[in-house]
Amino acid sequence: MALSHLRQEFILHFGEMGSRWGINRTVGQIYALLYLSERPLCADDIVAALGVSRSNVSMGLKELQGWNLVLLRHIPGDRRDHFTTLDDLWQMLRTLVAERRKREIDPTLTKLRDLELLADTAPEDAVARARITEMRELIELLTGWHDDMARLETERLVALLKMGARLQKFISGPADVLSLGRVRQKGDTDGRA
Amino acid sequence: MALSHLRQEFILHFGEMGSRWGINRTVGQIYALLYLSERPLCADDIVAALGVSRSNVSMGLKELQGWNLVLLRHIPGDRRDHFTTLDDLWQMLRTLVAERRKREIDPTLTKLRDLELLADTAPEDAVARARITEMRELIELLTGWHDDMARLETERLVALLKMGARLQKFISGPADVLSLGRVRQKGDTDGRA
DNA sequence: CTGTCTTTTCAGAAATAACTGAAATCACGG
DNA sequence: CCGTGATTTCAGTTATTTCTGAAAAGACAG
Repeated sequence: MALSHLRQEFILHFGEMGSRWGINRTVGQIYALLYLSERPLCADDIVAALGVSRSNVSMGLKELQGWNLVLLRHIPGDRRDHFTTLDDLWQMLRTLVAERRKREIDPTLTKLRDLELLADTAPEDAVARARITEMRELIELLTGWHDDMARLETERLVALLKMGARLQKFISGPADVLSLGRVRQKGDTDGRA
Repeated sequence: MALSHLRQEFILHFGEMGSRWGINRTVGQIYALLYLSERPLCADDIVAALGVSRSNVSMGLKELQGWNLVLLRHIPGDRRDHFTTLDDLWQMLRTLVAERRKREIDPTLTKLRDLELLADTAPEDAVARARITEMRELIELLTGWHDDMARLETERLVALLKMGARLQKFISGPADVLSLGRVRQKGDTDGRA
């Protein structure tokens, strides 16, 4: 199967970036191929397009399904499994963030909490322990924020993101409308955009 | 150098997570060690604490400096280089996000833009091209938002994050104060302010 | 059940990344 | 300069990950 220049380039790029994104080349390429494809593809289509082994495609698809980034589709009258990416890019982003959080952040949060509960902390570890607490609190703030954002409808989320820094006006304006735990300190200026 | 149980566990965890975070075990461990340390450490301190080779430590430190996550410090009267992590965790987070963006996102944004400019796109690629545009627009929205956030003082940023989803009240109340509403769809042009 | 088509598993090969020790380079006091 | 100690480089080794082909397992029509 001959890929157009456009598709070829896109797919190769995803393959190369794969290692930086924590997935392997084939997985990146499979995702890219499916993303650009107008119809669901079966494993053999992917083999033909990418020139990798059938078993490699099988494993790659399994991994992508594990990430919930690729869906299994059945085509009537065809026994083979077919695959597509999520059609909604925002949904894809949500999934990606949720999965990365699950793999890259949550285990550390758990570990930090465990370490804080450790009974046998020596006095020499007081500072270390405080730093662990500090890190846990930072991560909790971020994951809590993410939980909030994940709950929003896409439309609202987009609006918030587009607002960007302008939102800060609502938390530090003359009326300080919500009076929520803001900590003003020395050197704090009204850094309006 | 004997590490306390607390430090040992923390360091080993960072080593194990390293691969998920796109850094190798030693780099993760060096960062963890420095993060918990109350004073700057020299390379030999790190060798003693982690039990890896001197050259490995040298390469790890170089990488961490490349990420701007570790600083070189000079101790008066000591010829050896000493190292610390950034003392401000928020600064660390900013650096981390900025560096990951530079490595994991910006190259793709550039590539997507290039592909959109490609002159020889065949009609059969119309849909593929539209999907590329869609992805570019999503990434631009996110990086634009990040640019905004990165500009804020930490205090304001924290306040915004703590607000979380409650902020949406400002953009979708009865009056729809800012009239930013519609969801993005295929074929949509960017339209960021 | 049997035969055919499809997918998965898995042991070993190939490719990549991480790590080491030795040698080279660098920095600086004398 | 020279000598000493610190750091970096790098070729070779080890460890890890990715990929493949062959075999096993699964699914379904007849």
